[in-house]
This record gives sequence, C-alpha cells and structure tokens, in this order.
Amino acid sequence: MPESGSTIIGLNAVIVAVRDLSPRVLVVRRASHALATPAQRGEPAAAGESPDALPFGPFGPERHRTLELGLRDWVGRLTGLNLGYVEQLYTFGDRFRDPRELEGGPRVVSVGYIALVREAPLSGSGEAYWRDWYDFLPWEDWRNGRPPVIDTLRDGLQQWIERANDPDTRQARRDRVAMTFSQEDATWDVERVLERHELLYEAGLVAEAQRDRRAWTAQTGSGGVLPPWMEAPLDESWRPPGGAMALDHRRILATAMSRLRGKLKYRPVIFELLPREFTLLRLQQVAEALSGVPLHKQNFRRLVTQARLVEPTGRFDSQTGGRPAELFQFRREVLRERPAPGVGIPALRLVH
Amino acid sequence: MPESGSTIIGLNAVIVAVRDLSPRVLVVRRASHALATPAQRGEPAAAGESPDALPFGPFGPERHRTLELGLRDWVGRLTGLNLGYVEQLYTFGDRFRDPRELEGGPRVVSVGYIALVREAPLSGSGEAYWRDWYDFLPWEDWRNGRPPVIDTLRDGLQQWIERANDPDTRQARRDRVAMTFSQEDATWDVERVLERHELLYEAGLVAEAQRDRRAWTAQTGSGGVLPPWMEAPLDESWRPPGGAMALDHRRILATAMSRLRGKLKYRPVIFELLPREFTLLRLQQVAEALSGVPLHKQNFRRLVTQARLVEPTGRFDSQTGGRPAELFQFRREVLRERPAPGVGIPALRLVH
DNA sequence: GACCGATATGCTCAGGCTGAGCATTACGAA
DNA sequence: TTCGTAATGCTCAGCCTGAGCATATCGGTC
Repeated sequence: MPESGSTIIGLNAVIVAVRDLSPRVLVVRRASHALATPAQRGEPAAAGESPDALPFGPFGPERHRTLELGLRDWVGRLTGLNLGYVEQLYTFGDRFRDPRELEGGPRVVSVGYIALVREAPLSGSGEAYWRDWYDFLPWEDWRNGRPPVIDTLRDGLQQWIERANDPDTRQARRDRVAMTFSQEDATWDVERVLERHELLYEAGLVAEAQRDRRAWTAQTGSGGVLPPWMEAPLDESWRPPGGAMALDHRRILATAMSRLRGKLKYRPVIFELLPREFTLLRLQQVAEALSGVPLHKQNFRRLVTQARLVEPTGRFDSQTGGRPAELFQFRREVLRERPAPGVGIPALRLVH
Repeated sequence: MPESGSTIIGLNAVIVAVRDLSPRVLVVRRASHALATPAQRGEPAAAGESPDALPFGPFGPERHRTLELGLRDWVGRLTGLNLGYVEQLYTFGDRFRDPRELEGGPRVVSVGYIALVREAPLSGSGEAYWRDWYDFLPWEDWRNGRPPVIDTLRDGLQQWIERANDPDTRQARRDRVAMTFSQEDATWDVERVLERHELLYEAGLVAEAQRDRRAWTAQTGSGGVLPPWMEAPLDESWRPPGGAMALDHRRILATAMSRLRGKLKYRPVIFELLPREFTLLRLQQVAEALSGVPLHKQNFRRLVTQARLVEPTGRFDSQTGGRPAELFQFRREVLRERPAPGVGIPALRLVH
C-alpha cells in the first residue's frame, strides 16, 4: 500500500456567527478530490458540485509563536475578519481523513478551532461564504419541534441495529442509539452533536461514509478488508440527510457545535456573537439558534436578569412590532462574582 | 536566531489513578536539559535533580491508524498498563515549549491525552512511577480547608498586580486574580485549575516561569526583548510553590485536572478509577480526591443513589471500623436513561 | 453481656431554583 | 379608540440542595 510516512500539521477553523435566526458557519468551496466521489445526493449542493469545506491553513512554525496566532493570521488574510473569541477544539489525525493519503499523500493532522464573530462583510482573498450550520446537521434543529428528518434517521439506525448478526452487538448498537437519539423527545441532549454524527457515520447513514467507503474499496479493491468503522453495508435506497462536507469537516463542525452548546451554559461566550447592546429577545434568539431548542421566554429573562448577566441601558428598541424592548448590555463584572456565568444555566431544555 | 523550521508531532499522556486518598499521576524522570536550569527550589525534588515529566511518545503515522491508538501502543509498552478510558485533552504547540528549540531544535507539537486507570503494578520498559498530583499543584487541594500555600500565592499575586505601572493593566490583573483565586473561599471554582496555573506562570510565581525566563535570556542575551508573557521581573526572595515539571508539563497536568473535574459532574468517568464493587464512602473519597473539596456525606449518598447511578449488590464490607458498608456497583443502564449522569452533579461545592 | 467508639444509613426541613402559566403594559396600525 | 403584537411583571407548585438530627450495626472493652 502506498504510504509515505510523512506528517504535516494544519489548522481548521469553525467560524461562527448568528444572522437573524440562523447560526452560520464560514465555508469555502473545495475542489472535489478525484477519489472523493461527489455523493451528496442531499438537498443543498447539486450533484457533481464540490462540497463545502471549512477554511484550512497550514501551520508555519517559523512564523507563528502559537498555533492560535497562526490561525488568526491566515483567517485574517482569507476573510478580513478579526477574530475575537477563539478556542481550540480538537486535533484530528485519523488515517485517511484526507483521501489523498490513499495515493501516497502525507498524513494531515489538523488542529481544529472554533471562533465566534459578529457577522461582518467578508473581504480578503478567499471565496469564503456563510452557510447555516443546520444545512449540514439538520437533525440538530429542534426549535420548531422534532425535525422530520429524525424519523428517517431512526429508520436507518433501526436497520443498522438489525443488520448485526451477533445479539450482543445488536444490544450494544441499541444502547448507543438510545443514548444519543433518545427515544422520548423530552430527553434530547443538545450537547451530543458529535456523538450523534459519529454514530451516523459508523452506521453508514451520512454521505461521507459512502464516499470514504468507495474511496477505500476503489483503492484496495473490492476484495480488500474494510476497516471496522466502515463495516456496515449500505442500503442502496438510502438518501443521506444533510449537506456533505469535504474530508472529515462535518465531524469537525459537529465537534464545534457540541463544544459551543456546552460552553453556553457556564461561560458568557454568547455575547461574542451580539452587538454591544441588544434586547433580551435577541439574546434569547441567539441562544436558541445555537442550542437548537426553544426556550421559555419569561424564564429566560428571569434567568439572565437575576443572574445579573446583563444590565439595562435605559435605551429602547421600538422596531419590535409591539411594546418597545429595553436594550441591555453584558455586565462584565459578573466574571468576578459568579464562578460559572452563562445563559440557560439550567434552561437549555425543551419547552413543552 | 537559530530556527530550523521543522515540526514534529508527539503525544503526552496524563495517566491518572487514585490510591487511598491520593490522586496520582504517572511520571518519568527526565534528564534535565542544559538550558533548563534546575530551578526547583520547592519541596519535592532536591535541587539539581531532574524534574518529573509526563510520559511522552512520538507519533508514528505509518504505524498507527489514529493518534489515540498510537498513544495506547507506546503507553502499553512503557508501563504495561492497558488504558481504559482515554480522552484527548489539548494540543500544545507554543514556540519554545521545548527549550531545545532555542538551539535550533524542531518545534514539537504535542497532543495531550488524559487516561484513567485502576491502579496496578507497573511493568514494561520504563522507569515510570506514581506521584500525587497535588505535589505539583498543592493549591488545588482544599479537602482539609484552605491550603496554607494560598496565602503565599495571594501575596505574590498582589505584588504582581502592583508591579504594573499602568492603572488599566493593574485593574486587569486585579480582575484576573479575583476571577481565578476568588477572594472569598466559598466561591472557589474547582474547575479553573488551568486558568490558575497560567496566571501563576505569567505572574512569574512558578518555577517554570523562572526557568524559561533564564533560558530565554541566556540565549538572546540580557539585552534581548522578553516576550510579553515573561515580562514580570521576579522577586528574588520568592520560593516557587509546588514541584516543577519538565517543559510545559505542569500546564498539561493542569489541563487534565480541569477537564477531569468538569467531566465528573456530567459523565460517569469516576467509575473508571474504581473496582467493580465499592462502598459509597470509597466513591465519595475518590470524588473528593479528584475535585479537591470535601463533600457532605449524606447528601452525596442521596445524590448518587437517587440518580440511580449505582445499585446495591447485597454484599458488605466489614473492614470499616464501624457498621459494615454495603457494596455498590455502577449501573450502566443509567447511560440510556439520563442525559448527563455524573457524581456531584451539583455537589462539587465546599462543605461549610 | 452491657457499653463505647466509629461508621453507615435514614430522615426532615427550610430555602432556592425551575417549569409553567396568567396578567399587565406600551407601542404601531387600522 | 380599538386591535394586534410584543415586552414585561408576577405567582405558585414541585424539585433539588444544604444542613443537621437520629438511628442502626459493627468491633472491641470492661
């Protein structure tokens, strides 16, 4: 098998903004790799087009003192954005995460970052653009109740469970499905985005699983042994939900969503996405956009005001269609006072 | 300045076990690097000895399908341990994190992992041994009330605040100290281990800050400009608390402690450190050892039993010195039932 | 054989927070 | 003036948490 043995380090950025009710992520078009058969039969990109990719930049050890500074540098050049809040997510280094490895390309280890910005016009050299992150992970949006795609997924997962011959494997699969796609909607855990995506990948239900499987068999021949994480044969009638992304970028996006949803609860990161002054409704909308569940309005207000997370400015916004809403701003002092300030400290639950 | 421009990837492991009341981490002796002046005037290692280091292994892309499998492989060879729970922590890539870079050595980017094991005799090729993690971060152990070293640290931090000439900088420093080393003990946030360590490093209060500063000036000459994160001049009478570690390994340990303390609350990882059957007191002791705070006994029991995290086995342990304690075991089914099972879901607070 | 020290285990109660709904206020438009 | 639409205010039951008091059951001692 061709394998050069070399390794290179790169950086991927999940840059998040919220526009209106839509959480957006910055993507670039990536020329489809020869082996990466464009399998996205789903909604967003027409068949044959290149899938969206997260911005990627190489890490230049001679130029950058830290990984994060390296990231800020090339993101700035690509998009003109000056990143505010930046946090390292995870380092992705699985073999064949870039299919060019199959042809002897180097192992690409990529350090993923999440960055939060207030949406601004893009300049810079790249052809980056914003896209709703639920285009890629539609089953994560429960703001208007249970998303219909969930039923499809549960069907696919049920098939995956039944495909296992061994009863123990079947039980293990059943448990995993129950844990991540809990049967009763009330216990939907908004933070398990990554676990759900990994389960769908292993079950062969997302387009990338098909793509990687084809790339693998094309390279090793159909007689070759598939790695265990690609064992599941695909039902040919299956239409993979959600927009596919290049390489393992949908997994990186899922990691970012998990992390951000978790962080919301105990750190005031949400204000990185808002202008200095905002109404409480706007704050709630952004919290809902990110967490993907509707929140109880009065309780949400009570939460953020009683936690003294925000303070009134005395100014008002009259463009509401009803009674004017007071404008609030983030109270920085809260950082000194409370150990873990965040929105939805408990409220990130479905409203019934 | 010598700088080769090359980069290599390695793996660091923070392997944690709990023995009696002591949370332990696996370390190896590392030959002190020429530039890394042995500055540990603190308690544990005699001056001149090499500091402890976390186990480190190179990543071999040709051999290992994933980073984690690579880690399991060399840890197994080094220690004979078969790692159970393993989780990626963070990727460390700051310039000069390995002082050999100052002499033209390569940039070493290290992916840190935390692993939980039940303590077992060490075999394998290495001279690894267990050490109490509070030897390295003594200010994190509040199980017997406020640790005395806290007063020393607050003194040092006060000096650091006052050393700033600019009033804004002074206020920023004051805020940061208040946030991490909260003045009232009641609001001590056990999860901010990393933030506290980074603050102490920047304030020049831990031995590694001295060491790195000396290495830097030795290389660039005393006239050279120090990087901003090393600006603070050191008070010569200062005795840095806690045992120093090689390179940035104390920072990696702090990252692991932060992550583990946070995770305890919402994932049942604690059972990775316990035998299959245990008393509730033992469970509490391990939770206290990791979180570094005493817990209210009756409430702790109520928490874990009412959350149905454990189930009684009907067997008893009579070695308690008092009434025999019933043995319990982890209830795996809880994973399916509750979205975020963990011990101390709310109880990780000081008992008054 | 009763007593004591030590620990496990059981129970209660006040206070705070959460989920949920009802009520009132204040704008623009008809 | 009325109506539609939001913003904002208020209440209340239920649950969870912090804290303490009470009881059970061992080994060892007198």
